[in-house]
Amino acid sequence: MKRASPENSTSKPESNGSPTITDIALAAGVNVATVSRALRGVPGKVSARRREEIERIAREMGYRPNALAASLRTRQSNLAAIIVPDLGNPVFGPMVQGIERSLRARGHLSLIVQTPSDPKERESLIVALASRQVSGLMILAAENHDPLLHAARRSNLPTVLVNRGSGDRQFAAVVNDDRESVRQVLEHLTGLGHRHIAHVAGPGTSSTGSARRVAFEQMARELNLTTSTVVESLAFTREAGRAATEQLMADGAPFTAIFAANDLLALGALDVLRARKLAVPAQVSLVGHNDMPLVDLINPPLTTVRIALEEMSEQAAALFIERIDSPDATPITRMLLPTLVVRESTAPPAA
DNA sequence: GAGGATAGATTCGAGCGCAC
DNA sequence: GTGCGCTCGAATCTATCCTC
Repeated sequence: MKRASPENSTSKPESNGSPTITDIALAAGVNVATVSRALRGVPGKVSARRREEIERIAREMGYRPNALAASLRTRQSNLAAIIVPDLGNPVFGPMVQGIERSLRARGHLSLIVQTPSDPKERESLIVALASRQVSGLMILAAENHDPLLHAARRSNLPTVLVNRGSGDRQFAAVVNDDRESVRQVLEHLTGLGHRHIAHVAGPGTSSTGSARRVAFEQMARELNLTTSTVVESLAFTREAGRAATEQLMADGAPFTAIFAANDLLALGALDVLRARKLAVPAQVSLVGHNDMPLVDLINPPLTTVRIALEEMSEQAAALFIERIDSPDATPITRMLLPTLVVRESTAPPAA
């Protein structure tokens, strides 16, 4: 059997200074395949003595495995792409942290990218991620009919939607039970005595925006809240919350409480109420959704619906691994129960 | 059982032949 | 000598097939 000779090690061109398994193979006088097996601990293929020798040489040479090169053969990068719609939105920080931590515990590193606003760029983003051999996609808060989803489907990459589903059940997803959110909010507000409740809805292009709106309208009917009103915002942002609340005021519908579809919309509503000298909660009660960081520190601290972020992150990571292991399995949606966090922005309506 | 040979994906740069 | 187009090797590690 032919052996590599250590004296040939000087003939190999220098790469970037880091030793490769070829360098170790030359130093140990064995084939690169033997080094690979020894360092990966493949059982029954390398003698214990040979393995120890190779490990010693690798240690002495300061060898670091090249994961990119390894992914060429295995077609597995163990790199998950987490696609976030808005890195500036405080609600996504803890979510990404949790997912990254859960994935790392399962042997995957994360690549975090922001969703481009241009639909064409969204498609090319997925193509670029696929060409970098990412092992799958975690898409946070995708929109209905989002080009990201079409591109993800075409890429055949294992994909998990987080916080919002696709509606058509073609993707695995972990979502909040929005109907339960609305039920808890309306139970709280009607319990305080409110009968005139306005809903600042999220954009209809998002599954959460439309789901919370539909649930609000249906439950308002069931509770006989005949004067309830809905105004739709254009985005889940503070600015959109301001605009929607101004619209609400302009419409002239009576209300003693506002339920905003997320906390940023609630902050926008609070801006408008303050500008119009309407006291919260003395004249208008205000409820948000998501319990994003710092809403407990605003004045007044915001009553809001807390989504089960930690569990959502953990379940999303687990689903992601399931999709990689069983790409042909039927995609499932896991729905998590929210909790209403009552703070100081809600009170009984003024007499 | 232990270990060698090789293909695989992709890009860059070196080397070569040719024309002008 | 310069520019262009083309070919080929090197770089990375591992799964698979093959040999001893």
